[in-house]
Amino acid sequence: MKRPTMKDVAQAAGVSLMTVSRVVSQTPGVSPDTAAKVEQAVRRLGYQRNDNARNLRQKRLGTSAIGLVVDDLANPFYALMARSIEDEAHRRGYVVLVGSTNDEPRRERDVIAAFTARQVDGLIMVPTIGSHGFLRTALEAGTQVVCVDRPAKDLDVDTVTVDNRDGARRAVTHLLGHGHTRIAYLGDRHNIWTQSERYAGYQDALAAHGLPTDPALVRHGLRSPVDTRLALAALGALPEPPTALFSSNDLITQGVLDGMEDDGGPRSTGRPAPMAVVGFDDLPLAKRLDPPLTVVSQDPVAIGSTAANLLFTRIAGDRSAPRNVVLLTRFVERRSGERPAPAP
Amino acid sequence: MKRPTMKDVAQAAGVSLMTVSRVVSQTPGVSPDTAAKVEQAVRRLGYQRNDNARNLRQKRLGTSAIGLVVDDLANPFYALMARSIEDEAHRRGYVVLVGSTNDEPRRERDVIAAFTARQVDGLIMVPTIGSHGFLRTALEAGTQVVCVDRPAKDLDVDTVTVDNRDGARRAVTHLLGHGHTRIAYLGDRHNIWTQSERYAGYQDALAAHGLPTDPALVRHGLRSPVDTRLALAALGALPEPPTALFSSNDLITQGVLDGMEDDGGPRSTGRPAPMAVVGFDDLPLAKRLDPPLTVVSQDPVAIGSTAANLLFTRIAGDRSAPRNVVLLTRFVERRSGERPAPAP
DNA sequence: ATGAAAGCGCTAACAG
DNA sequence: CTGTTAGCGCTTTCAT
Repeated sequence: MKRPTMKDVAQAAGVSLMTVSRVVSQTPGVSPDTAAKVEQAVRRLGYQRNDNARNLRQKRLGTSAIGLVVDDLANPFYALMARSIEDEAHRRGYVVLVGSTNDEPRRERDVIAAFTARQVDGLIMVPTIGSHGFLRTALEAGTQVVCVDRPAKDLDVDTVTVDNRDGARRAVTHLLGHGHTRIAYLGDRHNIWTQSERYAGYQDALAAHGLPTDPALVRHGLRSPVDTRLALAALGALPEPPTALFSSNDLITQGVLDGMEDDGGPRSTGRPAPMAVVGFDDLPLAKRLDPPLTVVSQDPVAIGSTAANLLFTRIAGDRSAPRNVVLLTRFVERRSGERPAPAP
Repeated sequence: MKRPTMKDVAQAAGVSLMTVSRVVSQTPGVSPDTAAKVEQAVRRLGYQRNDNARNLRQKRLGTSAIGLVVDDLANPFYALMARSIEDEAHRRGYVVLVGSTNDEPRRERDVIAAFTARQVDGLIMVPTIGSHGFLRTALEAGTQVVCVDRPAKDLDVDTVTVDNRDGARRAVTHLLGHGHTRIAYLGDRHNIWTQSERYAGYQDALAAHGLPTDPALVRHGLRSPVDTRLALAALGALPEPPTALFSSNDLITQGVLDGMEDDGGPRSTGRPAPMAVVGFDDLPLAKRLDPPLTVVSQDPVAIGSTAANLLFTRIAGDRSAPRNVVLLTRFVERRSGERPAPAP
């Protein structure tokens, strides 16, 4: 009923505990005969080594566990990233502990504390806006850390991000190229790094065309589809409504699409949407929409594997200066950005 | 540079190691004065308790870790489920180890072995088609197990599934109700439990309308969008092609939508799809398609939290007979299933 | 090739 | 209230 230990196996096989240890951990120096005896006892008792106890004693190899801390594991972007990290970890014989912060610094701290208390060898994290001073101890103790998706302001560690600003700039430039001059910006909280970067890209593009940023056309802090629909309605009620729109993440894009449907009244399905739109982040059925949705897309799998590789290099002993890897976005031109600006 | 231990803290605070243990683990029976001294030393050294060592000694409370083993963490369905399980775990102070099996029994075994070797208190798993005898040992040792999404044939444990058969039946009945008699079935490998259940539901519906199952209209084993497009093309080339189609999972539905676009030639965007279709699993933008996609939807969040609750009840000591929870699907009627059957 | 002893970091069970 | 002794399950080190 109880979990057998090496002692039990030793007794069953008529050898010393140490011999069992050698066999179970594949250490050379055991005669084939005794090894066979031990292996049989192992099978008979259904013995499995307790790796926690093992790691306690033998800290040379660490715990072969890493922690992954993301905003929200249910977000397809992070889910893809997580899978790719998990694959890399699995290949190397590591397990991964996973936790969502929900963008709450408090929860982030709890999750990370729970992970480091279990002696993870490394941490891949999507940092919240909070402070990360509490990580200094872990860092000094040798826990390797890599930030993904956004940098942690107060943490000098390897970081993997994409060029959000450039991506947004290209998106808005595309809209500009189709004659739009009143382009709305719909974004999540501005204090999220990716969002402020994308907003900067939006402004870059306007400025490059000699256009000012009209505060009436920019809406930050959209956290849900509902927020977005409200913002959209407000935009539509403006004396001079925008003719195009840049949406700063997938959730907002969803809200935009839903909101536009409302404008059409009953049976508006299939009617052209009233504005040109380009969104940050691709959506699974984007190309099947009417019109097909033009987006700036990131590659979460590449981001994840890059981060994992950095982390495992660190775990393997690399102590060089922190690296900052910036991946590029891909501009996927479909048709939703091509709707021409109406004549003035 | 090294990680401080209780011994270090004890020395720094001028007390015994045991006193530190009491303070750190909030055990009553320490004078406020000494507690303060200890706490200060803890802060000064940046001490954090090693929970692995702790769990080794104090096994009364287990390790407060559970394992989650899914097919593919990147699949939005499992990602949502994982998040919901993680939330339940977090609420209770548990961490979660996560692993994808990729539907390979070999990898499933590896992942589970790695988890049990680390003494997880419980396991929530989406079982592969493989055998699960290797779990017997863990079960006897007291590891609690809950199956999700599909049952493990050779494992008598709590299981949470949805009524796949009923869901499929309703979907196909809907198609039948619109006059279709040649309804195709597109599914993944038939030996996956959910798939055979859905196929059974498809047959149920046909039988209830006195219709035979035409083998030419059923395609199993579709593992990718490419497979699906091929199957779709073959179906279209039939002497008597189907007029409607039931797709047995979200991936296949994607392939179907893409495949239909091809049929239309260049610039077919927005053209009505040639067949009525209903799919199992909802898709994020399903309602924005033209026509909006009718689906059978499951609630991964509910599935996850149900499984988590079962697991934690077991971990808390419940030893009653294994439960089998079957959740219902929701039929989301939009328009893609309403395309009428053409006159003969 | 095998085993005995010590100890990883912590807590249970007793002392004082 | 505080400290001492043992020992969780395993590996290291050193004998034999």
